Amino acid sequence: MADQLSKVFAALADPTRRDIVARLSVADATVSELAEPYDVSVQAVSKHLKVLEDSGLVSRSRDAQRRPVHLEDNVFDLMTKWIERYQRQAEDRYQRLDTVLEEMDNDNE
Amino acid sequence: MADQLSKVFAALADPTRRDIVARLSVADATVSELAEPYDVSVQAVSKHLKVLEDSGLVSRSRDAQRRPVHLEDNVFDLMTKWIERYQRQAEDRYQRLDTVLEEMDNDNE
DNA sequence: ATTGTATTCAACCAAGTGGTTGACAAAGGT
DNA sequence: ACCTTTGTCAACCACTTGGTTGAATACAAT
Repeated sequence: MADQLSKVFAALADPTRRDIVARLSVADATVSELAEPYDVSVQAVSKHLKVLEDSGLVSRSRDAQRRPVHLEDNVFDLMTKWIERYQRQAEDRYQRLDTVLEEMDNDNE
Repeated sequence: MADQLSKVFAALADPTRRDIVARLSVADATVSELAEPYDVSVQAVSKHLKVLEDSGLVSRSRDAQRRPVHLEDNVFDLMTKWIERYQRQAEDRYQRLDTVLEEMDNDNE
């Protein structure tokens, strides 16, 4: 059992699952609705949804036989938080570099 | 051959690889330096680095026998761009909901 | 009660993953 | 020249993954 961050990244590593997420960001949908555009069995899509649910990216409720799928957008924060750290550090490095270059410049005067 | 976005997400789905990225964000490092803290063979780490390189997250140069590994932080933009779309849409939905609720409120007066 | 619709479960398969060990290559240090 | 350091390549293994088909479940509708 991997940590959630690993699961989220793994879930989004599949183009079909990313597309499902994209479509769910517009509106909730049922399994068969989601499966319709793809050239794979409904069962395959059901598996994809299990992966997405396992990662926390989607949740499912019940409406008669249907299992509407809902995007849990808050999970994205987990990723952006992780990613931002390294983007920020990259910026910090550039800033440090700028400072160094400035100091070098001042020394030359 | 998967698209780059798939490769980047897949690469970051592994905790060891995320940790390598974290350490590279501080400074470049050689393969053996990177391998040192983990309880796996140098070959295993070499494989991890190949995955990271394949995704574009790192690049390698040469310094005698050493192959310094460098983080290509610009690749993060690819992910954030993808993620932001859905975070933004989520915000849009909330705004639409707010508008609807406001209108309902006005109707009740 | 029977039939239809929506979804999941189970067993299977080919391909991929993360690890191992052993051999090899490439460059430096002595 | 020889040994050491640094790293990769190759073959192997257990496990996972994304797909399949067929059977089972859970409701709705007639």
